[in-house]
Amino acid sequence: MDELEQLDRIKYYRSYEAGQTLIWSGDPMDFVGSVVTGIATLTQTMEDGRTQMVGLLLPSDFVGRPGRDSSAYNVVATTDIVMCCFRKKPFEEMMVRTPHIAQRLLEMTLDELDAAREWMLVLGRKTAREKIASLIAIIARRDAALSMQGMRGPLVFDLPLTREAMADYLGLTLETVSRQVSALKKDGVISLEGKRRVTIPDFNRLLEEAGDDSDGGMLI
Amino acid sequence: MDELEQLDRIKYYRSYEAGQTLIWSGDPMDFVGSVVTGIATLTQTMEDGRTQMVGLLLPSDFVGRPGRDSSAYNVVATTDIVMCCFRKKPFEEMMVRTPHIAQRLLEMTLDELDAAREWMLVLGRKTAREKIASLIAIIARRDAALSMQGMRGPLVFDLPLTREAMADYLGLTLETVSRQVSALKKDGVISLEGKRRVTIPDFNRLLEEAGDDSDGGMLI
DNA sequence: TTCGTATCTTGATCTGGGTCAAGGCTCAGG
DNA sequence: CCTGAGCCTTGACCCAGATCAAGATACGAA
Repeated sequence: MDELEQLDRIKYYRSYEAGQTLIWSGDPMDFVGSVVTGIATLTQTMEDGRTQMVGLLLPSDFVGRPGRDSSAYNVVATTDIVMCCFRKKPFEEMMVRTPHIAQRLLEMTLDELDAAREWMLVLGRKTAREKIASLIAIIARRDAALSMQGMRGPLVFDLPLTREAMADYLGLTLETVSRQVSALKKDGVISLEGKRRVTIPDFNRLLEEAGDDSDGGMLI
Repeated sequence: MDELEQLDRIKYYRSYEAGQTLIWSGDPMDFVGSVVTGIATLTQTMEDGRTQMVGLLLPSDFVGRPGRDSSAYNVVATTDIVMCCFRKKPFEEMMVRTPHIAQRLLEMTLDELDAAREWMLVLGRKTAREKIASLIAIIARRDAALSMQGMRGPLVFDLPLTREAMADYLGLTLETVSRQVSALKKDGVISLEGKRRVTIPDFNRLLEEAGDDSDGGMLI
């Protein structure tokens, strides 16, 4: 396809190490891009240091905003990460010429908006235990989608986030995260191998703990 | 412009009374549209009745999602409201033919996503007092933009939300909302005439109370 | 006018999660 | 082997905001 060729011509790759900040809030940003491998987070910070994660970037997720030239958030690599980037100017020009791209971006942005709104319910109304269960369910679902294993049988995967990052995602402290993870483990909702590797024996049980009606989630 | 003419041809108006639910979560939705006058809210509800507002629709805001045929949220009229609607099918066909529309929608969706992320910080990390101040600041700013009065001098406007709706927006109880509104009034950050009409003598003071750095907000 | 309903305020008390503090585990580097 | 730095867990205590309860205010209908 012609437009793919054109995109190919202006793309380039960048890699970053775990812990590195790719972009600071307010910084000028002359590229857009998408995650190839690894995980990054979008965070907002108040002057006194309180921080809230507002997005979790997994492979294939898009970063950047056409038509704005500074980032509104910090973008931080959680693991080593490879990004596929396009300089913003040529990308925007292409967007004008090839409507497909804008339509695809619209799709993706609407999905992100849905996810953000789902997250608002978690942040505003769920208990600490429900928040943890919700986060684990989301990661499990995305992981299952990526690794092509279905949702049957026990799910096994690694938590890509530290307790602190989970706390920032959920509007909790890291101590509360730790306590609630322990509690879910004690109650047999999850089991742990080391601190990061999680097994979910019964996904519906987890969804109940998350306060979700146990079928709303199957739309992957 | 030709495309505007075409849009004109497929549009129609609907009005609803305050309190009416326009759309139930999960309902089929065969139109998209935008608010002409009045105010509506998007809400999510858990089985046990906990509810979280995830969007506030003011005049000019868009409702509905091209490429999906059921709503993910309840849409409820807060005041009497008039909507301008397009049947989804012809609207989607037009979107394919006229790239402008997708680009414009992308713009708007990105703005909503930014607002949602801003709100995640409020929900996850702010205190009750900061939440109230944030909400009042947002409403004040949108109102000032609509009514064309600048941000100089005292701002006066009506709160379009009940205490309960404010609580649902902020992840609080209505009692806490009431107490914090009273506290902000006692401290001179706002003053009230009746229960709804608000005067803000010093907008920067309000932003301080909201925990925002006092200039980040001026980008209207 | 009285009544009823919806909305809001305020007080008293309780509690989930925050805060502070003290270790424990793991692994890289010396 | 030991040491130190990150990360995680657990305990003790505290407090912001939830919950429970009792009116107050406003207003339209009878």
